[in-house]
Amino acid sequence: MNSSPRVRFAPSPTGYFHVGGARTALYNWLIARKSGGKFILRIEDTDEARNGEEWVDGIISALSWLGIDWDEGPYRQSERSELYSKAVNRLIEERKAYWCDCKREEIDVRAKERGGPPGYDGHCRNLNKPKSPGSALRFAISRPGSTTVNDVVRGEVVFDHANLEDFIIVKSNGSPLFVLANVVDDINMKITHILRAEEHLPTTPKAILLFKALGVEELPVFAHVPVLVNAKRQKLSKRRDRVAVEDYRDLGYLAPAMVNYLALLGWSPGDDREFLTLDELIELFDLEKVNHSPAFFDEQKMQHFNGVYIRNLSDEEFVNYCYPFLEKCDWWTASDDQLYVFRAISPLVKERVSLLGEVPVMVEFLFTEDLRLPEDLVEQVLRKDAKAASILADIRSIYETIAQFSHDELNQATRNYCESIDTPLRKVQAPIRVALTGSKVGPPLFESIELLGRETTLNRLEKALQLINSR
RNA sequence: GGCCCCAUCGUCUAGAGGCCUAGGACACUACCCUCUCAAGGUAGAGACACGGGUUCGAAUCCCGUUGGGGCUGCCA
Repeated sequence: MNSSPRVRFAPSPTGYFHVGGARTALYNWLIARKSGGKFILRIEDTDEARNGEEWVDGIISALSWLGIDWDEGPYRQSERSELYSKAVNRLIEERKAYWCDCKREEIDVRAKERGGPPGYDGHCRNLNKPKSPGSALRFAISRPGSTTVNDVVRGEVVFDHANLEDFIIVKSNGSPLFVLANVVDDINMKITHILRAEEHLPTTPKAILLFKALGVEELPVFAHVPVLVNAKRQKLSKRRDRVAVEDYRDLGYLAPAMVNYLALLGWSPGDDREFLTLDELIELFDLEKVNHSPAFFDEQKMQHFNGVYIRNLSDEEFVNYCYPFLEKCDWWTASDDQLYVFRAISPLVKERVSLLGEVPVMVEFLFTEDLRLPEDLVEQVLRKDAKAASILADIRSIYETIAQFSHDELNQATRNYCESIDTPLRKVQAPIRVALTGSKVGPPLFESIELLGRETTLNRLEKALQLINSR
């Protein structure tokens, strides 16, 4: 490997930034950081019709959120057209490219007539046609011949030129096609390692031919990493799969958890370790150890990773990460009182969520004025259980008179009560929990009751009793 | 169709000819712990796609088959 590699991530702003792109960016970034090289961000926006400025913002904010920073850029191909025309002029002068005004239909008809593979037949190659309004520039591929791609992860891949058509490098509207812009920029930016998704492998011989035609003697190192696939094992696409990085952020994933998980799709440190810090990733990542086969993007496993990362947060960090999610709730006022209560319950919540987005629903009962009990739970836990009414009534009078409204005392008093009626606590807690929190699951009960306070607790018990009797 | 890539539990993977009775993780099942739910602990089920070679010996090397994927655009 070159002593100071220059790598680039070159997304096109044509849709949400998805996790596959994030992983490619990450791998590039890891190589740069590992070797003291440079990571360059380049926006490939040569196709005006499909670009959107909002997608550029999305790419930038997603990369920033993930902690993938760049040393140069973002460059934009749309601002570098002089570079491309210079290269184009050179290719034309050296007769390595020619103008072609064949229409797609004509090409298809000719292909059909001659049988065999579809594609352009080189019709205009020796016709010396001048540039005209409808013409596009094609690259003249040497024939016969073959081009070998020397790929770090794939090995040597040979492409026979017989299977390569004279491809277009400049559209009839004058803008360059991505292969051309790509190669010109890679030369100009002195890119040493081209690491991209496997889907680009078939166009690599074209790129190599262009590198050579433009006078490059030492080609960059190529590495094509396997694509990420959906459950049907198709390449992840922003159109059919909902996999935008920002969606995961909004769901409550922690960036380091996502980065950690992404790094492991297609690569492993070679042992059983799975939880790796960024520094460890930088140290251990090795292109030679990248897998060859596509990896399924498994949200379930990523969520598990996220849970582990959340539990590893300090209580204070956890609270801070939760605020944006609380602020989306209409019951959240961020009053001193609410802040106090949330801080108090948060360590118990931290152990119970795997997404930050799960936090509000778990604590809502502590903050809403009038708690609504779901009808099915009222039926199932309160009415169907013959003992529920008496338990709630008894507990209400116990809690009314308890000296210290602390979780220890509540716990003790409740346990004493359980003993007196010869019923296990696990049975007794169910109706209390539903009456007080509106849910069968949640943070530990007595801590919750303490934070609810005596008044609210007694009121809710009373309300639940009325509900039972009101049938 | 043509070209190219790929192939270990359902999933992500370890595996560089003997360390493999194929290891770990997610998910799943059971049990333990337990005030619910999580977390944690223990156990369990679960894979080398198939067929030929090469070799004393193959998950590992070669060939073929099958299967999957990608590309085949005046998209990137």
